[in-house]
Amino acid sequence: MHLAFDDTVASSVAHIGRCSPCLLRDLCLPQKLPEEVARRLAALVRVRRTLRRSEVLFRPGDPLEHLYAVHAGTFKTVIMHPDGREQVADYLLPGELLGLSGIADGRHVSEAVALEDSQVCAVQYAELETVCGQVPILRHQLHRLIAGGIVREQKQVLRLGSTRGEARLASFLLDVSTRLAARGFSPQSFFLHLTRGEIGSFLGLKLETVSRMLSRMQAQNALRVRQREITILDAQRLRNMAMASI
Amino acid sequence: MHLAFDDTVASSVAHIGRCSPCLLRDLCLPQKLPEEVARRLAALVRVRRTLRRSEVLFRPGDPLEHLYAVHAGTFKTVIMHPDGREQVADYLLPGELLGLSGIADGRHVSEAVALEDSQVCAVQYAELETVCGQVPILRHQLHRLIAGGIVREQKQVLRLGSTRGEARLASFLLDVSTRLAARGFSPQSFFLHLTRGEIGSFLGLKLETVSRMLSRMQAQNALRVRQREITILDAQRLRNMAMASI
DNA sequence: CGATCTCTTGACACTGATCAAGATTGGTGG
DNA sequence: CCACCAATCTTGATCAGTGTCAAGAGATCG
Repeated sequence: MHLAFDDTVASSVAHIGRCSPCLLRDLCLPQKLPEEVARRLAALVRVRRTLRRSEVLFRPGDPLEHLYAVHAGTFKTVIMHPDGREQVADYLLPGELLGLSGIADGRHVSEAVALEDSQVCAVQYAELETVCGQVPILRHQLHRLIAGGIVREQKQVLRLGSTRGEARLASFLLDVSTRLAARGFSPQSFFLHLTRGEIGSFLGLKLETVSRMLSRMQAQNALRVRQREITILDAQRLRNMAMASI
Repeated sequence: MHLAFDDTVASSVAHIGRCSPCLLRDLCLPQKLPEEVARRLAALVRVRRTLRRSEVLFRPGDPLEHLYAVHAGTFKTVIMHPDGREQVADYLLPGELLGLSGIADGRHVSEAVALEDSQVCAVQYAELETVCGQVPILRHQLHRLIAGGIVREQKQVLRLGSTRGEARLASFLLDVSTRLAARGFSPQSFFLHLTRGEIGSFLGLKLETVSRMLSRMQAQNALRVRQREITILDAQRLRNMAMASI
């Protein structure tokens, strides 16, 4: 079963600007590598795939064939509890990686869904592992990338460990803002392509609570909320909310 | 700065029984490997270190020199919020791994503390990375180990995503029970070497709430609680509690 | 055998879930 | 282009679950 990929393979030069904030850049971008390795690497990456809103990139149980970097758009990942309930486990922005957890046993464990029309860069994992065997620097980078996934999850564990719901929501908004800034987008004003229910699932809250909290933050002039567009008006106030341990 | 390690290096044969449920076993135990690789590998692992209760194995900021497997005893890891609050991030049983998240940028991000007198097996990470470059199977195993850390954290994210505190606690108790069983210990009766406050920190609850919930579960004959010794009397009932989304 | 840390339990306050009713938005077909 | 339908969001009233504060009972360790 082969998925449809865009047949255009981006040229090395054309996308450096856009790729430079990407977490795959240390694997993708030209480095001083042996000629042959560089060619194999180039063949591995830069394969694009386009997805429509709500289209699924991979599902639990799918064999791990590729790792993905979000090139444009946004994704959520969803994990299922043993009893069947679903939970939003992550919210991915351009430049961030999808599929790392599937390395653990060769099969994806979550479902990845595009939240808007999006593009991903795909890397064949088995091949990547082989090439990395030959190039110590790449090997090291790959380990860093995978371990970065642990750190990312740990941040969410930390966030969810706050007993106060408002702290979790404020922390999440600030996190998205920071990550957008790191990718060259505006940290002030952005779209959260998640429904209130999905935000709640991600943060251990009910959708009504998320809605109320956003309304309240707006009433306090910490945010401006228009549908799914968030404008951060008072980041310091949000930081205080994120800290409040009561 | 060199830490004190036990000078005894376990013989290959003596510990296979004890090592076989360990997550490092695929790196440690004899496989059909080239003679020289096997020797280098043997030199890497099986270095033991003994820690007293409340002794610190590594702290945030420490350079990553070793990965560790808990050989005996238990550990907690603690992460600090940006504002200085501390949170218990993990609870480690024999056979489980410590330090993986430090691979991401070469420095540990959490603090690892022995909760009782304990022993760890240490593996020099830089050397391990080198050896793995030469042996595809080991390389693959290492990737699986690191990615396993993502899956482990994801489970905790899932647990913390339950809005109901009782569900989080029940799920945690069942998880510890299952992991103990996988390591050859009794899943029925075990010591939780965490204070009520640490359990609460780990699960996003206050210590009084943890105490009350344990008392209530005992009153319902789902558990027997004696100080820190937990006996699971009705696992099915706990599973129901873990599911109840309310 | 104090001194200290940890745990349990009670009373009360407050956060967030639940249930319910509308309002708003977005998409689709006439 | 408009009308309608479905999905999403907002807001209110109420209640259950947890946090907070406080007091005292156990445990543990020099």
